[in-house]
Amino acid sequence: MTVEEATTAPRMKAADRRELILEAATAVFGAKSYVGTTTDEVARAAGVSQPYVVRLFGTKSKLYIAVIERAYERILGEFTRVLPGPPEERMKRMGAAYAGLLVERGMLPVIANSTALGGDPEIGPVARAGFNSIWRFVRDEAGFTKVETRDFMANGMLINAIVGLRLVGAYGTEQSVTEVLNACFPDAVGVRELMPEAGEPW
Amino acid sequence: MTVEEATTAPRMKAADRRELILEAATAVFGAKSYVGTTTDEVARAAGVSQPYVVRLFGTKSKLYIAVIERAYERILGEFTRVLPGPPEERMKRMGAAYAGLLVERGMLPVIANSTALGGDPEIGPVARAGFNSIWRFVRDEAGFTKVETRDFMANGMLINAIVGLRLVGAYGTEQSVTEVLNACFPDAVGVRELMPEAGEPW
DNA sequence: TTGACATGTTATCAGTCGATTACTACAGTC
DNA sequence: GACTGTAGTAATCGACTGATAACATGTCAA
Repeated sequence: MTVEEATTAPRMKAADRRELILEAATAVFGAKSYVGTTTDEVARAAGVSQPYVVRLFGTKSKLYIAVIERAYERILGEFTRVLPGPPEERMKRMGAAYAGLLVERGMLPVIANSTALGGDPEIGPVARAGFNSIWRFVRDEAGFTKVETRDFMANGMLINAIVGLRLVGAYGTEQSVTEVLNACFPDAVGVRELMPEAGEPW
Repeated sequence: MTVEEATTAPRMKAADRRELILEAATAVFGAKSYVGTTTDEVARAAGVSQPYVVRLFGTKSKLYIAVIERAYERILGEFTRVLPGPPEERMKRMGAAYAGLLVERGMLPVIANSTALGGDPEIGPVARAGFNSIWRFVRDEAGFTKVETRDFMANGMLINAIVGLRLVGAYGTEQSVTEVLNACFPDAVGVRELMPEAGEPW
């Protein structure tokens, strides 16, 4: 288990426990995808029993939906935070804000994985809604042009792929990875250290 | 089952059966992701028994690896095919070639899903190798600049996300989907009809 | 034609996972 | 200081899944 493991579960308000579980679930779902993650792994990562996770969220899919919604809200929050300031650097700030979410374990991988679940009758609508909320924000709130919006979103998807592929953990050890990274993060220096390792986190 | 189902399995050369299973597996894996797909579903889609699928490929992960490798080879093949011609339209041709692979069921979804499996010790290296092979081709064979290469790959990832989210099947039924599509496929008309439906394919 | 290998199936198992049930213990309050 | 609702666990179950074993049938060279 790569995700940190809580030791015990002393009494706590249900709302706080919910948030704690959501954070743990984000890390685990992000590392192992939706189907690949068991409710028991989430429970152990959060330091509670497996049945309690199920009882708090109803079903595994409802838990995952809560995780997705929280992740998209988090991204929108970051974008909103860096919105003020010189418009000509706005895209750069927002891109940095997105890449900065790499420090929050599972956040970007969860987003990335959610874009593959459109076919699920329960999760699909939520994933689409999240993606659309980002698109709309970039378009309307940030005021990007059509092409800028598309390119911004496209680069976000590329970052997702790089994270998901663990291209950074393999930095220097596999061919042409260097090129990929230099092309995508020409000036963002500290980003590489924030990425998950290639070996274990599965 | 959304994927077409063969009726029986008359005698066939193992190599041909392998290819037939790979094609069926691409469709199923593409629709339901790696972990979400059972070897039995692949078997039924290919019209053979589940144990035979396992025996032909050894394990489920080896089958999936074969599917990924085949998919990346297919993409490289298409890119190679459209390479000759006026260089100034090269990127457009390659983009169209990529989008054209939408007709081959599961091909693009499999690629998209593979970019989330970098953490798997078996599949990760194969997924990275495939991604790198595309990157290298675009960079070296097609002769794109660094920025062009990144943008081309990024747009590919965006297409993957759009397909994975079933944004096209939801065309007109959910908010802002129209914007997304118009921004991404300004002139590619027939593409929308080629995309999987939003409802069932899960 | 016969034997030997290749193609394929049926039956089955051991492990896993989400969910349910029944139970325990703590905290506030009247 | 009992009463009541909330927080949490242990035990367990039915369904599923990848893999194995044993068996059946077709094909082809000598």
